[in-house]
Amino acid sequence: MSTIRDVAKLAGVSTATVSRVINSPKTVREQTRGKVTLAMKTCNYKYNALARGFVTKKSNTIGLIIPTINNPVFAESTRGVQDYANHQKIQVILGNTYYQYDLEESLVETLREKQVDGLIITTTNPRGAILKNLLDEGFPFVLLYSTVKKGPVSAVGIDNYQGGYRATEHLVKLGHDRIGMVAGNFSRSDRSFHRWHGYRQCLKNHGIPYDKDLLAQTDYSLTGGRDSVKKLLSLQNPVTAVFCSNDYLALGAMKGARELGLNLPTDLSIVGFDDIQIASYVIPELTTIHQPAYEMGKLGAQLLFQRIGNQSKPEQLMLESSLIVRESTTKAPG
Amino acid sequence: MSTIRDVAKLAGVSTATVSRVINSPKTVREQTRGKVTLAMKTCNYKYNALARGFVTKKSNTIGLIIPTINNPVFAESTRGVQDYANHQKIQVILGNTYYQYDLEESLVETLREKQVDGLIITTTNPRGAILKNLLDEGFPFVLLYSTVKKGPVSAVGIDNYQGGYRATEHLVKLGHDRIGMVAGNFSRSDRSFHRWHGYRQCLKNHGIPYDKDLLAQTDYSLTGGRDSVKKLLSLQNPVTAVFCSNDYLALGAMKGARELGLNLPTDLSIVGFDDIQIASYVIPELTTIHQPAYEMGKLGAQLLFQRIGNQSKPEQLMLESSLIVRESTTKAPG
DNA sequence: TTGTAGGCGTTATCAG
DNA sequence: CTGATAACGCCTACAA
Repeated sequence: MSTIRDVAKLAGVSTATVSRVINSPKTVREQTRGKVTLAMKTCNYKYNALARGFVTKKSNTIGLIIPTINNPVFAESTRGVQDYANHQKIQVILGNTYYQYDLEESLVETLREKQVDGLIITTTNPRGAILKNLLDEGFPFVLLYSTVKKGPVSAVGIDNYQGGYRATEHLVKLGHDRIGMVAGNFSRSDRSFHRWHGYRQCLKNHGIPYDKDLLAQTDYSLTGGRDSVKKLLSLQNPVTAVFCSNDYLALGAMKGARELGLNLPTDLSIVGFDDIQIASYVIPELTTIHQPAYEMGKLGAQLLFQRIGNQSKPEQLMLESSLIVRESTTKAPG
Repeated sequence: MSTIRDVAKLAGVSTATVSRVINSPKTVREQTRGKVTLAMKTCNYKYNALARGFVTKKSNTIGLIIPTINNPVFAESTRGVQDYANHQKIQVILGNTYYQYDLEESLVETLREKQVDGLIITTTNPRGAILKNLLDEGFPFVLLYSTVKKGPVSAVGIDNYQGGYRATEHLVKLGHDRIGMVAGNFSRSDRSFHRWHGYRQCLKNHGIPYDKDLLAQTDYSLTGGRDSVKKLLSLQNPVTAVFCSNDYLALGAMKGARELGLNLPTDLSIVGFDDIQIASYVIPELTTIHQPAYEMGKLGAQLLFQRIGNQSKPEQLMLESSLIVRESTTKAPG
């Protein structure tokens, strides 16, 4: 593999000049540039970005840490950061935590060793030591799908409380009063927790007593959604509606309800969260809270680059979410 | 940021020794090791993997190039390679081609500049110059979702022809003879092309004349599937069944059919390809060709590492696919 | 506009 | 078992 030095020798110039035609071509005379370019061709020179990163202390690489790429909502935001990053000639290393704190921790460490210029994290715990360390050491990062609204960390997210509230309110207005919630484990996602708060407060505001048996916490999977809804449906006084803390769970819930022989939405109203693409492609089409995932990824990347570049102040971007009413919810029976 | 040198000074040893405790701890006396470990702690030493890669000429990073992370089947295989790679302390940089050859080309170049140790590619064109160059230069790579069955390149895939054949055969046996195909553009995926071949041959073997109007090529999207099926359904002599070259398209087709007021599966049988997770969560549950995506990713990574390590011969792994009959297909009407 | 030379953090080769 | 020291490929003052 030929280096800048081989090229320099072949072109009869110094390595500095070769470096210049690579990094700031206009600063070298056209004729010289021609010689160099030719020399690069003839010795099949391949630029070594690793070596560059080593000296400039910028790897032009960022790390993206998400729960799991299997959930389409994360695929979408991932695409957002990728598109934005690649556009600036930055590459992204992807890692899944599977909602596990220790995996998140080791990922952060490995990526930092790899000298990523910054990190975009959908964290399992906004108050954990991982983020605190990052902050203390002044390492650039931004939180995605964040619930934090202020403080010293950059973040982009939506108002999960509000989302949960709106989802529940929609159900209440439809006349439901046995409204369950299928939630991803609070200990592994505070988004889910905030959504539950919204759910609970909405119930309260409408004079519906909170029944803790109507909350099913589960892991973030299709099967989790399916099994949980079955639990809520086999109570002595079963639910007539459920709010699922994400669409993925909601899809599972649909299946669970069907397996119990229910008709959707007449026997059970379901509202999800995220508005993943297929939400409008299932039957019945899923009523859900829309979250601008692609945009979020893009903005997250943008925010990160700002922080990496100049020392812009940390800021929290709260994007708009909205209720999308489709077919999976209907009036309460009776 | 403290370096190996700071640690060495603090511990009163040479940099070589520090390097040793990092890379082969057992080769240094326990007492010395203790001193060094302590010193690392007190000066908050952070290992620089970039510098290491620079000298060892191994970045411990691989590139993974896929069409788009939005399609769940690619998310699944991506997870397969990630899991396998991370387990060996290798990171993966992800890039989307969006089925565009030129994007694939620039991705390959960028990733090589970044000194990835190898590449896993779901290519837009197995006969293009990109792969040829890689091959000529002896750069390690393996093809995923590959259609190539022999030759000098490592690859893992399934028999797409067979898959297409089986999907179609299932429909034929159900009594259908107006069987359409909604296919991803052949020019951007030869997998789709091979599946079409299977479809066509199956028709032929069963004495059903091939009608080119029943083939709709489209882009790989939900809307593409939806619009294409509408086209096939509004022919003077419309189809009673469609084979979609992937589940994503099939989901779109389901929606398209419904928008035309059809009942599924009675009015239209649909079979997909991939068996993405949600295929069994939609209504009607999708009949499809199962493809072991996670496994494929895992094996691809394994194959790549073998090639990077010792100079093992290139090999092609052909995995089993199978027809999964669910609810979206039924007997031909009449 | 171009060249010289030092250095980035780590590993590897040789001695000791 | 440990220490010196020369790379690795590139960038960047500083000089010319």
